[in-house]
Amino acid sequence: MTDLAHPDRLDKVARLRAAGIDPYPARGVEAEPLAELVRDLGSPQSPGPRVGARVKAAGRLLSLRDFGKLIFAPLVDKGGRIQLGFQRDVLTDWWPNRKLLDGGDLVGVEGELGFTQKGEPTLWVHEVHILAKSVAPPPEKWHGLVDKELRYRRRYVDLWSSPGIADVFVARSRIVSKIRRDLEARGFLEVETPVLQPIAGGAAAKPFVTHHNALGLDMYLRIAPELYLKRLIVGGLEKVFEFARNFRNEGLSLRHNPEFTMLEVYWAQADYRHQIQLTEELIEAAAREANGSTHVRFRDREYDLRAPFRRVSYMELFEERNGCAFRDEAAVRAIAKRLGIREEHGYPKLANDVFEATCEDALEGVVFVVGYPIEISPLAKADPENPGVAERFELFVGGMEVANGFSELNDPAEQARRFEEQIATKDPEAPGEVDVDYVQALEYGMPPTAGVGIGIDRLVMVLTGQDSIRDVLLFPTLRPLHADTHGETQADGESGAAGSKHAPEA
RNA sequence: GGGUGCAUAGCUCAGUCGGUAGAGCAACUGGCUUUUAACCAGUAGGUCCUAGGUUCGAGUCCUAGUGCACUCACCA
Repeated sequence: MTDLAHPDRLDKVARLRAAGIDPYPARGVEAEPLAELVRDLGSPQSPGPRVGARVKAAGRLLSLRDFGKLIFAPLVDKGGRIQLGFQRDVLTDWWPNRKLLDGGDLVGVEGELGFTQKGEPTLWVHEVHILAKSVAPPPEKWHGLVDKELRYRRRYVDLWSSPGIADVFVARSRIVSKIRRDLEARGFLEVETPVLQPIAGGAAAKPFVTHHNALGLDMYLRIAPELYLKRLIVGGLEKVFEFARNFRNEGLSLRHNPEFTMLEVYWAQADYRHQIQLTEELIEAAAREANGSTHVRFRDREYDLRAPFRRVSYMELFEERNGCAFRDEAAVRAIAKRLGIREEHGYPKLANDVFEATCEDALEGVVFVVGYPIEISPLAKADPENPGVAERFELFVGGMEVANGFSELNDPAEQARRFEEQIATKDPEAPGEVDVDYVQALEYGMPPTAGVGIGIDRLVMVLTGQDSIRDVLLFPTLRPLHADTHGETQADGESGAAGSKHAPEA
Protein backbone atom coordinates (compact mmCIF):
# COMPACT_ATOMS: atom_id res chain seq x y z
CA MET A 1 0.00 0.00 0.00
CA THR A 2 1.40 3.41 -0.88
CA ASP A 3 0.98 6.79 0.78
CA LEU A 4 -1.59 7.63 -1.87
CA ALA A 5 -4.13 5.35 -0.22
CA HIS A 6 -6.30 7.35 2.14
CA PRO A 7 -6.63 5.97 5.71
CA ASP A 8 -10.36 6.70 5.82
CA ARG A 9 -10.89 4.77 2.62
CA LEU A 10 -8.75 1.86 3.80
CA ASP A 11 -10.89 1.83 6.91
CA LYS A 12 -13.98 1.62 4.70
CA VAL A 13 -12.51 -1.41 2.92
CA ALA A 14 -12.31 -3.13 6.30
CA ARG A 15 -15.84 -2.02 7.22
CA LEU A 16 -17.20 -3.32 3.92
CA ARG A 17 -15.64 -6.70 4.62
CA ALA A 18 -17.03 -6.63 8.13
CA ALA A 19 -20.47 -6.01 6.64
CA GLY A 20 -20.03 -9.09 4.44
CA ILE A 21 -19.44 -7.05 1.26
CA ASP A 22 -16.42 -7.91 -0.88
CA PRO A 23 -14.81 -4.58 -1.87
CA TYR A 24 -13.04 -6.31 -4.78
CA PRO A 25 -15.46 -8.93 -6.10
CA ALA A 26 -14.36 -11.38 -8.76
CA ARG A 27 -17.28 -10.76 -11.10
CA GLY A 28 -18.42 -7.62 -12.86
CA VAL A 29 -21.96 -6.84 -13.91
CA GLU A 30 -23.54 -6.90 -17.31
CA ALA A 31 -24.10 -3.25 -17.99
CA GLU A 32 -25.40 -1.11 -20.80
CA PRO A 33 -23.30 1.81 -22.03
CA LEU A 34 -24.36 4.98 -20.23
CA ALA A 35 -24.37 7.01 -23.43
CA GLU A 36 -27.04 4.69 -24.83
CA LEU A 37 -29.13 4.86 -21.66
CA VAL A 38 -29.06 8.65 -21.73
CA ARG A 39 -29.90 8.70 -25.43
CA ASP A 40 -32.82 6.33 -25.03
CA LEU A 41 -34.10 8.14 -21.96
CA GLY A 42 -34.45 11.43 -23.82
CA SER A 43 -35.59 14.48 -21.90
CA PRO A 44 -38.74 15.47 -20.00
CA GLN A 45 -39.79 17.54 -23.04
CA SER A 46 -39.26 14.67 -25.48
CA PRO A 47 -39.14 11.42 -23.51
CA GLY A 48 -37.35 8.53 -25.17
CA PRO A 49 -38.49 4.91 -25.42
CA ARG A 50 -36.90 3.79 -22.16
CA VAL A 51 -38.38 6.13 -19.57
CA GLY A 52 -39.17 3.96 -16.57
CA ALA A 53 -37.16 1.04 -17.93
CA ARG A 54 -35.31 -1.26 -15.54
CA VAL A 55 -31.60 -1.25 -16.48
CA LYS A 56 -28.16 -2.28 -15.30
CA ALA A 57 -25.19 0.08 -15.42
CA ALA A 58 -21.60 0.11 -14.25
CA GLY A 59 -19.01 2.81 -13.95
CA ARG A 60 -17.11 5.11 -11.68
CA LEU A 61 -18.80 7.38 -9.15
CA LEU A 62 -17.37 10.87 -9.53
CA SER A 63 -18.77 12.46 -6.38
CA LEU A 64 -21.66 12.15 -3.95
CA ARG A 65 -24.23 14.77 -3.03
CA ASP A 66 -25.85 13.56 0.16
CA PHE A 67 -29.23 15.04 1.17
CA GLY A 68 -29.75 12.79 4.14
CA LYS A 69 -32.47 10.56 2.75
CA LEU A 70 -31.44 11.06 -0.86
CA ILE A 71 -28.06 10.95 -2.59
CA PHE A 72 -27.22 12.08 -6.11
CA ALA A 73 -24.02 10.89 -7.74
CA PRO A 74 -22.74 11.24 -11.30
CA LEU A 75 -21.59 7.92 -12.77
CA VAL A 76 -19.19 7.75 -15.73
CA ASP A 77 -18.20 4.95 -18.05
CA LYS A 78 -16.29 4.98 -21.33
CA GLY A 79 -17.89 7.80 -23.25
CA GLY A 80 -21.01 8.25 -21.14
CA ARG A 81 -22.34 9.82 -17.98
CA ILE A 82 -25.60 9.62 -16.05
CA GLN A 83 -26.75 10.70 -12.63
CA LEU A 84 -27.57 8.04 -10.07
CA GLY A 85 -30.26 8.71 -7.48
CA PHE A 86 -30.11 6.70 -4.23
CA GLN A 87 -33.22 6.93 -2.04
CA ARG A 88 -33.54 5.67 1.53
CA ASP A 89 -37.10 4.48 1.04
CA VAL A 90 -36.07 2.36 -1.96
CA LEU A 91 -32.75 1.04 -0.64
CA THR A 92 -33.86 0.25 2.88
CA ASP A 93 -31.51 -2.68 3.50
CA TRP A 94 -28.50 -1.12 1.84
CA TRP A 95 -28.94 2.37 3.32
CA PRO A 96 -26.73 1.85 6.42
CA ASN A 97 -23.81 1.11 4.05
CA ARG A 98 -24.12 4.36 2.11
CA LYS A 99 -21.29 6.02 4.03
CA LEU A 100 -18.91 3.35 2.75
CA LEU A 101 -19.19 4.74 -0.79
CA ASP A 102 -16.82 7.44 -1.98
CA GLY A 103 -16.16 9.43 -5.10
CA GLY A 104 -13.92 7.33 -7.33
CA ASP A 105 -15.48 4.00 -6.40
CA LEU A 106 -16.46 1.59 -9.16
CA VAL A 107 -20.02 0.39 -8.81
CA GLY A 108 -22.61 -1.63 -10.65
CA VAL A 109 -26.24 -0.67 -10.17
CA GLU A 110 -29.66 -1.82 -11.20
CA GLY A 111 -32.53 0.63 -11.28
CA GLU A 112 -35.11 2.58 -13.15
CA LEU A 113 -34.56 5.33 -15.70
CA GLY A 114 -36.31 8.62 -15.03
CA PHE A 115 -35.89 12.30 -14.38
CA THR A 116 -35.58 14.64 -11.42
CA GLN A 117 -37.69 17.71 -10.77
CA LYS A 118 -35.07 19.75 -12.62
CA GLY A 119 -35.30 17.36 -15.58
CA GLU A 120 -31.91 15.71 -15.07
CA PRO A 121 -31.76 12.20 -16.58
CA THR A 122 -31.38 9.94 -13.59
CA LEU A 123 -31.01 6.25 -12.90
CA TRP A 124 -33.04 5.68 -9.72
CA VAL A 125 -31.09 2.93 -8.01
CA HIS A 126 -32.76 -0.21 -6.65
CA GLU A 127 -29.63 -2.30 -6.14
CA VAL A 128 -26.00 -1.35 -5.59
CA HIS A 129 -22.90 -3.53 -5.94
CA ILE A 130 -19.48 -2.23 -5.25
CA LEU A 131 -17.16 -3.48 -8.01
CA ALA A 132 -13.92 -2.02 -6.70
CA LYS A 133 -13.28 0.28 -3.79
CA SER A 134 -11.09 3.26 -4.69
CA VAL A 135 -8.72 3.94 -1.82
CA ALA A 136 -6.93 6.81 -3.58
CA PRO A 137 -8.69 10.16 -3.42
CA PRO A 138 -10.01 11.36 -6.79
CA PRO A 139 -8.90 14.72 -8.23
CA GLU A 140 -10.44 17.91 -6.95
CA LYS A 141 -13.96 17.85 -8.29
CA TRP A 142 -14.09 21.29 -9.85
CA HIS A 143 -10.57 21.88 -11.16
CA GLY A 144 -9.83 18.23 -11.89
CA LEU A 145 -6.30 17.16 -12.71
CA VAL A 146 -4.58 20.36 -13.80
CA ASP A 147 -0.95 19.51 -13.12
CA LYS A 148 0.25 18.49 -16.57
CA GLU A 149 2.91 16.18 -15.27
CA LEU A 150 0.44 14.37 -13.04
CA ARG A 151 -1.96 14.06 -15.95
CA TYR A 152 0.72 12.26 -17.98
CA ARG A 153 1.97 10.17 -15.07
CA ARG A 154 -1.53 9.19 -14.00
CA ARG A 155 -3.21 8.94 -17.35
CA TYR A 156 -5.44 6.31 -15.79
CA VAL A 157 -6.96 9.11 -13.70
CA ASP A 158 -6.85 11.74 -16.42
CA LEU A 159 -8.83 9.54 -18.78
CA TRP A 160 -11.93 9.39 -16.61
CA SER A 161 -11.63 12.67 -14.73
CA SER A 162 -10.79 15.12 -17.53
CA PRO A 163 -13.57 15.59 -20.08
CA GLY A 164 -12.49 15.15 -23.69
CA ILE A 165 -9.20 13.37 -23.01
CA ALA A 166 -10.53 9.94 -23.86
CA ASP A 167 -11.99 11.37 -27.09
CA VAL A 168 -8.51 12.18 -28.41
CA PHE A 169 -7.38 8.60 -27.94
CA VAL A 170 -10.56 7.18 -29.39
CA ALA A 171 -9.94 9.42 -32.42
CA ARG A 172 -6.35 8.20 -32.61
CA SER A 173 -7.51 4.61 -32.64
CA ARG A 174 -10.03 5.33 -35.38
CA ILE A 175 -7.46 7.16 -37.48
CA VAL A 176 -5.01 4.27 -37.29
CA SER A 177 -7.76 1.76 -37.98
CA LYS A 178 -9.01 3.73 -40.99
CA ILE A 179 -5.54 3.98 -42.51
CA ARG A 180 -4.98 0.27 -41.96
CA ARG A 181 -8.30 -0.63 -43.61
CA ASP A 182 -7.63 1.71 -46.55
CA LEU A 183 -4.18 0.24 -47.13
CA GLU A 184 -5.52 -3.31 -46.91
CA ALA A 185 -8.27 -2.39 -49.35
CA ARG A 186 -5.55 -1.27 -51.77
CA GLY A 187 -3.80 -4.61 -51.46
CA PHE A 188 -1.08 -3.67 -48.98
CA LEU A 189 0.14 -6.27 -46.49
CA GLU A 190 0.74 -5.30 -42.87
CA VAL A 191 4.05 -6.69 -41.64
CA GLU A 192 6.28 -6.53 -38.58
CA THR A 193 10.03 -6.02 -38.80
CA PRO A 194 12.75 -6.00 -36.13
CA VAL A 195 12.83 -3.36 -33.44
CA LEU A 196 16.13 -4.77 -32.17
CA GLN A 197 18.64 -4.12 -34.92
CA PRO A 198 22.40 -4.69 -35.14
CA ILE A 199 22.79 -1.50 -37.20
CA ALA A 200 20.44 1.44 -36.69
CA GLY A 201 19.71 2.52 -40.24
CA GLY A 202 17.07 4.09 -42.41
CA ALA A 203 17.29 7.58 -40.95
CA ALA A 204 19.72 10.07 -39.45
CA ALA A 205 19.23 9.93 -35.69
CA LYS A 206 20.94 8.91 -32.50
CA PRO A 207 19.79 5.44 -31.46
CA PHE A 208 19.19 3.86 -28.09
CA VAL A 209 21.74 1.16 -27.39
CA THR A 210 20.94 -2.09 -25.62
CA HIS A 211 22.63 -5.42 -25.17
CA HIS A 212 21.74 -9.00 -25.92
CA ASN A 213 23.35 -11.24 -23.33
CA ALA A 214 23.22 -14.62 -25.08
CA LEU A 215 24.59 -13.24 -28.33
CA GLY A 216 27.06 -11.04 -26.47
CA LEU A 217 26.02 -8.27 -28.80
CA ASP A 218 25.21 -4.59 -28.50
CA MET A 219 22.03 -3.85 -30.41
CA TYR A 220 20.01 -0.77 -31.24
CA LEU A 221 16.35 0.04 -30.94
CA ARG A 222 15.31 0.92 -34.45
CA ILE A 223 15.28 4.53 -35.59
CA ALA A 224 13.29 3.50 -38.69
CA PRO A 225 11.91 0.29 -40.21
CA GLU A 226 12.83 1.39 -43.74
CA LEU A 227 15.70 -0.95 -44.62
CA TYR A 228 13.83 -4.04 -43.44
CA LEU A 229 10.63 -3.13 -45.28
CA LYS A 230 12.59 -2.70 -48.50
CA ARG A 231 14.15 -6.13 -47.96
CA LEU A 232 10.57 -7.41 -48.11
CA ILE A 233 10.10 -5.68 -51.45
CA VAL A 234 13.19 -7.55 -52.65
CA GLY A 235 11.47 -10.63 -51.26
CA GLY A 236 8.56 -10.03 -53.60
CA LEU A 237 5.87 -8.91 -51.14
CA GLU A 238 5.33 -5.92 -53.45
CA LYS A 239 3.08 -3.76 -51.22
CA VAL A 240 3.81 -3.65 -47.49
CA PHE A 241 3.28 -1.35 -44.55
CA GLU A 242 4.08 -1.22 -40.88
CA PHE A 243 2.89 0.99 -38.04
CA ALA A 244 6.37 1.17 -36.61
CA ARG A 245 7.30 2.37 -33.16
CA ASN A 246 10.65 4.10 -33.62
CA PHE A 247 13.10 5.20 -30.96
CA ARG A 248 15.40 8.19 -31.25
CA ASN A 249 17.74 9.22 -28.48
CA GLU A 250 17.16 12.92 -28.82
CA GLY A 251 15.51 15.84 -27.11
CA LEU A 252 11.86 16.18 -26.25
CA SER A 253 9.66 18.96 -27.51
CA LEU A 254 6.09 19.73 -28.46
CA ARG A 255 6.71 17.69 -31.61
CA HIS A 256 9.20 15.05 -30.40
CA ASN A 257 8.93 12.08 -28.11
CA PRO A 258 11.78 9.57 -27.80
CA GLU A 259 9.46 6.82 -29.02
CA PHE A 260 6.97 7.64 -31.72
CA THR A 261 4.90 5.89 -34.32
CA MET A 262 5.62 6.13 -38.00
CA LEU A 263 3.57 4.47 -40.68
CA GLU A 264 5.87 3.33 -43.44
CA VAL A 265 4.48 2.14 -46.76
CA TYR A 266 6.51 0.54 -49.60
CA TRP A 267 4.98 0.01 -53.00
CA ALA A 268 6.71 -1.83 -55.83
CA GLN A 269 6.27 -0.49 -59.36
CA ALA A 270 5.28 2.89 -57.92
CA ASP A 271 7.28 6.11 -57.81
CA TYR A 272 7.16 9.15 -55.54
CA ARG A 273 4.22 10.63 -57.45
CA HIS A 274 2.07 7.62 -56.58
CA GLN A 275 3.10 7.98 -52.95
CA ILE A 276 2.19 11.66 -52.88
CA GLN A 277 -1.27 10.78 -54.09
CA LEU A 278 -1.60 7.86 -51.67
CA THR A 279 -0.47 10.04 -48.79
CA GLU A 280 -3.01 12.78 -49.42
CA GLU A 281 -5.79 10.28 -49.97
CA LEU A 282 -5.02 8.41 -46.75
CA ILE A 283 -4.89 11.68 -44.81
CA GLU A 284 -8.10 13.02 -46.27
CA ALA A 285 -9.89 9.77 -45.40
CA ALA A 286 -8.43 9.77 -41.89
CA ALA A 287 -9.61 13.35 -41.38
CA ARG A 288 -13.13 12.42 -42.42
CA GLU A 289 -13.02 9.38 -40.13
CA ALA A 290 -11.90 11.44 -37.14
CA ASN A 291 -13.96 14.59 -37.67
CA GLY A 292 -16.53 13.86 -40.32
CA SER A 293 -14.99 16.59 -42.42
CA THR A 294 -11.70 17.60 -43.99
CA HIS A 295 -11.57 20.82 -42.01
CA VAL A 296 -9.34 20.81 -38.97
CA ARG A 297 -8.28 23.43 -36.48
CA PHE A 298 -4.66 23.14 -35.41
CA ARG A 299 -2.72 25.75 -33.42
CA ASP A 300 -5.36 28.43 -33.92
CA ARG A 301 -5.48 28.02 -37.67
CA GLU A 302 -7.90 26.31 -40.00
CA TYR A 303 -6.72 23.78 -42.57
CA ASP A 304 -8.57 21.92 -45.26
CA LEU A 305 -7.19 18.43 -45.78
CA ARG A 306 -9.17 17.74 -48.92
CA ALA A 307 -6.91 16.17 -51.56
CA PRO A 308 -5.08 17.17 -53.63
CA PHE A 309 -2.74 19.21 -51.46
CA ARG A 310 -0.62 22.02 -52.85
CA ARG A 311 2.83 21.12 -54.28
CA VAL A 312 5.86 23.37 -54.28
CA SER A 313 9.28 22.67 -55.70
CA TYR A 314 12.12 22.68 -53.19
CA MET A 315 14.64 24.06 -55.65
CA GLU A 316 12.31 26.69 -57.08
CA LEU A 317 11.27 27.82 -53.62
CA PHE A 318 14.93 27.99 -52.62
CA GLU A 319 15.83 30.16 -55.59
CA GLU A 320 12.78 32.36 -55.20
CA ARG A 321 13.56 33.10 -51.57
CA ASN A 322 17.33 33.35 -51.78
CA GLY A 323 17.96 34.68 -55.27
CA CYS A 324 20.51 31.99 -55.97
CA ALA A 325 20.61 28.28 -56.76
CA PHE A 326 20.91 25.61 -54.06
CA ARG A 327 24.36 24.69 -55.36
CA ASP A 328 25.65 28.25 -55.76
CA GLU A 329 27.93 27.60 -52.83
CA ALA A 330 29.51 31.03 -52.54
CA ALA A 331 26.17 32.85 -52.60
CA VAL A 332 24.52 30.40 -50.23
CA ARG A 333 27.41 30.60 -47.78
CA ALA A 334 27.08 34.37 -47.80
CA ILE A 335 23.38 34.10 -46.98
CA ALA A 336 24.10 31.56 -44.25
CA LYS A 337 26.65 33.90 -42.73
CA ARG A 338 24.18 36.78 -42.79
CA LEU A 339 21.56 34.60 -41.09
CA GLY A 340 24.05 33.38 -38.53
CA ILE A 341 23.79 29.74 -39.62
CA ARG A 342 26.91 27.74 -38.85
CA GLU A 343 28.14 24.83 -40.92
CA GLU A 344 28.12 21.64 -38.93
CA HIS A 345 27.94 18.67 -41.25
CA GLY A 346 29.00 19.80 -44.68
CA TYR A 347 27.69 22.12 -47.34
CA PRO A 348 24.48 20.35 -48.35
CA LYS A 349 23.27 20.35 -44.76
CA LEU A 350 24.19 24.01 -44.46
CA ALA A 351 22.26 24.88 -47.61
CA ASN A 352 19.29 22.91 -46.29
CA ASP A 353 19.48 24.91 -43.08
CA VAL A 354 19.29 28.04 -45.22
CA PHE A 355 16.21 26.56 -46.90
CA GLU A 356 14.57 25.92 -43.56
CA ALA A 357 15.37 29.42 -42.34
CA THR A 358 14.20 31.26 -45.44
CA CYS A 359 11.31 29.12 -46.65
CA GLU A 360 9.68 28.20 -43.38
CA ASP A 361 6.67 30.49 -43.85
CA ALA A 362 5.94 28.93 -47.25
CA LEU A 363 5.25 25.64 -45.42
CA GLU A 364 2.49 27.07 -43.24
CA GLY A 365 -0.47 25.53 -45.02
CA VAL A 366 -0.97 21.96 -46.18
CA VAL A 367 1.81 21.56 -48.70
CA PHE A 368 4.04 18.97 -50.33
CA VAL A 369 7.61 20.13 -50.86
CA VAL A 370 8.87 18.16 -53.83
CA GLY A 371 12.33 17.47 -55.24
CA TYR A 372 14.90 17.50 -52.44
CA PRO A 373 18.64 17.85 -53.03
CA ILE A 374 20.11 14.41 -53.67
CA GLU A 375 22.92 15.05 -51.17
CA ILE A 376 20.55 15.07 -48.21
CA SER A 377 18.52 12.10 -49.47
CA PRO A 378 20.85 9.10 -49.18
CA LEU A 379 18.16 6.47 -49.72
CA ALA A 380 16.30 8.19 -52.55
CA LYS A 381 16.58 7.80 -56.29
CA ALA A 382 17.61 10.75 -58.44
CA ASP A 383 15.22 12.33 -60.93
CA PRO A 384 16.33 10.94 -64.31
CA GLU A 385 15.81 14.40 -65.88
CA ASN A 386 17.70 16.17 -63.11
CA PRO A 387 20.39 14.12 -61.39
CA GLY A 388 20.96 16.63 -58.58
CA VAL A 389 17.38 16.33 -57.42
CA ALA A 390 15.92 13.37 -55.56
CA GLU A 391 12.46 12.07 -56.36
CA ARG A 392 11.51 12.94 -52.83
CA PHE A 393 8.76 14.87 -51.07
CA GLU A 394 7.86 15.99 -47.62
CA LEU A 395 4.40 16.98 -46.40
CA PHE A 396 4.05 19.93 -44.06
CA VAL A 397 0.96 20.97 -42.16
CA GLY A 398 1.19 24.29 -40.37
CA GLY A 399 4.96 24.24 -40.70
CA MET A 400 5.23 20.80 -39.08
CA GLU A 401 6.67 17.91 -41.05
CA VAL A 402 4.12 15.11 -41.21
CA ALA A 403 5.35 12.85 -44.02
CA ASN A 404 8.48 12.08 -45.99
CA GLY A 405 8.65 9.85 -49.04
CA PHE A 406 10.57 9.08 -52.17
CA SER A 407 11.34 6.80 -55.06
CA GLU A 408 13.67 4.28 -53.48
CA LEU A 409 17.27 3.94 -54.59
CA ASN A 410 17.67 0.37 -55.86
CA ASP A 411 21.13 0.54 -57.43
CA PRO A 412 23.28 -1.48 -55.00
CA ALA A 413 26.59 0.10 -56.01
CA GLU A 414 25.20 3.61 -55.71
CA GLN A 415 23.61 2.76 -52.36
CA ALA A 416 26.91 1.37 -51.04
CA ARG A 417 28.68 4.52 -52.25
CA ARG A 418 26.17 6.78 -50.46
CA PHE A 419 26.44 4.78 -47.24
CA GLU A 420 30.24 5.18 -47.35
CA GLU A 421 29.84 8.88 -48.00
CA GLN A 422 27.46 9.25 -45.05
CA ILE A 423 29.85 7.45 -42.72
CA ALA A 424 32.72 9.63 -43.94
CA THR A 425 30.95 12.78 -42.73
CA LYS A 426 31.43 11.51 -39.13
CA ASP A 427 28.04 12.93 -38.40
CA PRO A 428 27.11 11.40 -35.02
CA GLU A 429 23.68 10.71 -36.44
CA ALA A 430 25.01 8.78 -39.42
CA PRO A 431 25.10 5.00 -39.17
CA GLY A 432 28.34 3.64 -37.76
CA GLU A 433 28.85 1.10 -40.52
CA VAL A 434 27.51 0.09 -43.91
CA ASP A 435 24.50 -2.21 -43.71
CA VAL A 436 26.12 -4.83 -45.93
CA ASP A 437 23.15 -7.16 -45.74
CA TYR A 438 20.89 -4.43 -47.09
CA VAL A 439 23.24 -3.74 -49.99
CA GLN A 440 23.31 -7.48 -50.68
CA ALA A 441 19.53 -7.50 -50.75
CA LEU A 442 19.64 -4.78 -53.40
CA GLU A 443 22.18 -6.85 -55.31
CA TYR A 444 19.52 -9.50 -55.76
CA GLY A 445 17.39 -6.78 -57.34
CA MET A 446 14.67 -4.54 -55.94
CA PRO A 447 12.00 -3.44 -58.40
CA PRO A 448 11.32 0.27 -58.86
CA THR A 449 9.65 1.12 -55.57
CA ALA A 450 8.39 4.15 -53.72
CA GLY A 451 8.08 4.52 -49.98
CA VAL A 452 6.56 7.00 -47.58
CA GLY A 453 6.69 7.53 -43.86
CA ILE A 454 3.79 9.29 -42.16
CA GLY A 455 4.25 10.53 -38.59
CA ILE A 456 1.17 9.10 -36.95
CA ASP A 457 1.52 11.08 -33.73
CA ARG A 458 1.81 14.33 -35.64
CA LEU A 459 -1.05 13.43 -37.95
CA VAL A 460 -3.20 12.76 -34.89
CA MET A 461 -2.12 16.12 -33.45
CA VAL A 462 -3.37 17.85 -36.60
CA LEU A 463 -6.59 15.87 -36.80
CA THR A 464 -7.49 16.28 -33.13
CA GLY A 465 -6.21 19.83 -32.69
CA GLN A 466 -3.64 19.01 -30.03
CA ASP A 467 -0.62 21.30 -29.78
CA SER A 468 1.63 18.84 -28.00
CA ILE A 469 2.70 15.35 -29.03
CA ARG A 470 2.35 14.39 -25.38
CA ASP A 471 -1.37 14.94 -25.63
CA VAL A 472 -1.73 12.30 -28.34
CA LEU A 473 0.42 9.75 -26.52
CA LEU A 474 -1.28 7.82 -23.74
CA PHE A 475 1.97 7.49 -21.83
CA PRO A 476 4.51 10.05 -23.05
CA THR A 477 8.10 9.54 -21.99
CA LEU A 478 8.74 10.97 -18.51
CA ARG A 479 11.60 10.87 -16.13
CA PRO A 480 10.84 8.10 -13.63
CA LEU A 481 10.23 9.07 -10.04
CA HIS A 482 12.55 7.65 -7.44
CA ALA A 483 11.54 6.56 -3.97
CA ASP A 484 14.86 7.76 -2.52
CA THR A 485 13.54 10.74 -0.64
CA HIS A 486 10.61 10.97 1.65
CA GLY A 487 9.41 14.09 -0.11
CA GLU A 488 8.94 12.33 -3.40
CA THR A 489 7.28 9.35 -1.79
CA GLN A 490 4.77 11.73 -0.30
CA ALA A 491 4.28 13.56 -3.52
CA ASP A 492 3.68 10.40 -5.43
CA GLY A 493 2.42 7.24 -3.89
CA GLU A 494 3.23 4.80 -6.66
CA SER A 495 6.84 5.92 -6.89
CA GLY A 496 8.15 2.88 -5.05
CA ALA A 497 6.66 0.44 -7.50
CA ALA A 498 7.31 2.59 -10.55
CA GLY A 499 10.88 3.36 -9.59
CA SER A 500 11.81 -0.28 -9.19
CA LYS A 501 10.71 -1.12 -12.72
CA HIS A 502 12.94 1.43 -14.37
CA ALA A 503 16.55 0.80 -15.19
CA PRO A 504 18.92 3.53 -14.01
CA GLU A 505 19.53 6.34 -16.47
CA ALA A 506 22.41 5.66 -18.82
C1' G B 1 22.58 21.22 -23.17
C1' G B 2 21.11 27.05 -22.66
C1' G B 3 17.41 30.75 -20.85
C1' U B 4 12.89 32.10 -17.97
C1' G B 5 9.36 30.74 -14.33
C1' C B 6 7.18 27.64 -10.59
C1' A B 7 7.40 24.15 -5.99
C1' U B 8 2.85 25.89 0.82
C1' A B 9 -2.76 20.62 3.66
C1' G B 10 -4.91 14.71 -0.33
C1' C B 11 -6.43 18.55 -4.61
C1' U B 12 -6.76 23.94 -6.39
C1' C B 13 -4.48 28.07 -4.43
C1' A B 14 -3.65 32.68 -0.88
C1' G B 15 0.23 34.15 2.47
C1' U B 16 1.50 42.00 2.82
C1' C B 17 7.56 45.03 5.08
C1' G B 18 11.23 38.88 7.48
C1' G B 19 7.60 38.17 13.25
C1' U B 20 6.29 31.66 13.68
C1' A B 21 0.31 28.66 8.72
C1' G B 22 -4.78 30.30 5.78
C1' A B 23 -9.27 29.54 2.31
C1' G B 24 -12.27 26.48 -0.96
C1' C B 25 -12.81 21.43 -2.34
C1' A B 26 -11.87 16.30 -0.58
C1' A B 27 -12.01 13.48 4.42
C1' C B 28 -14.50 12.87 9.31
C1' U B 29 -19.11 14.16 12.78
C1' G B 30 -24.14 16.12 12.80
C1' G B 31 -28.55 18.14 9.89
C1' C B 32 -31.33 18.03 5.29
C1' U B 33 -35.82 13.54 -0.23
C1' U B 34 -34.84 16.53 -6.31
C1' U B 35 -29.38 18.36 -6.15
C1' U B 36 -25.87 18.93 -9.99
C1' A B 37 -19.05 23.12 -8.00
C1' A B 38 -25.83 21.18 -3.46
C1' C B 39 -26.27 23.73 1.24
C1' C B 40 -25.66 24.62 6.86
C1' A B 41 -22.75 23.71 11.52
C1' G B 42 -18.46 21.49 13.56
C1' U B 43 -13.66 18.33 13.66
C1' A B 44 -9.14 16.79 11.93
C1' G B 45 -5.26 17.46 8.50
C1' G B 46 1.51 20.98 7.42
C1' U B 47 9.32 18.12 6.76
C1' C B 48 6.03 25.52 3.50
C1' C B 49 10.66 20.53 -2.48
C1' U B 50 15.97 19.33 -0.39
C1' A B 51 20.67 21.04 1.80
C1' G B 52 23.34 25.05 3.38
C1' G B 53 23.69 30.45 4.51
C1' U B 54 22.17 35.60 6.35
C1' U B 55 19.22 37.07 10.73
C1' C B 56 17.28 37.66 17.53
C1' G B 57 13.75 35.36 14.12
C1' A B 58 13.03 32.64 7.23
C1' G B 59 7.14 29.95 3.79
C1' U B 60 9.24 34.96 2.72
C1' C B 61 16.03 37.06 1.57
C1' C B 62 20.85 34.57 -0.55
C1' U B 63 23.60 30.07 -2.63
C1' A B 64 23.52 25.19 -4.45
C1' G B 65 20.69 20.97 -5.73
C1' U B 66 16.19 18.23 -7.36
C1' G B 67 11.62 18.09 -10.08
C1' C B 68 8.22 20.24 -13.39
C1' A B 69 6.32 23.95 -16.99
C1' C B 70 7.46 27.27 -20.92
C1' U B 71 11.20 28.37 -24.47
C1' C B 72 15.80 27.94 -27.68
C1' A B 73 19.09 24.34 -29.93
C1' C B 74 19.20 19.06 -32.12
C1' C B 75 15.62 15.91 -34.28
C1' A B 76 10.49 13.61 -37.42
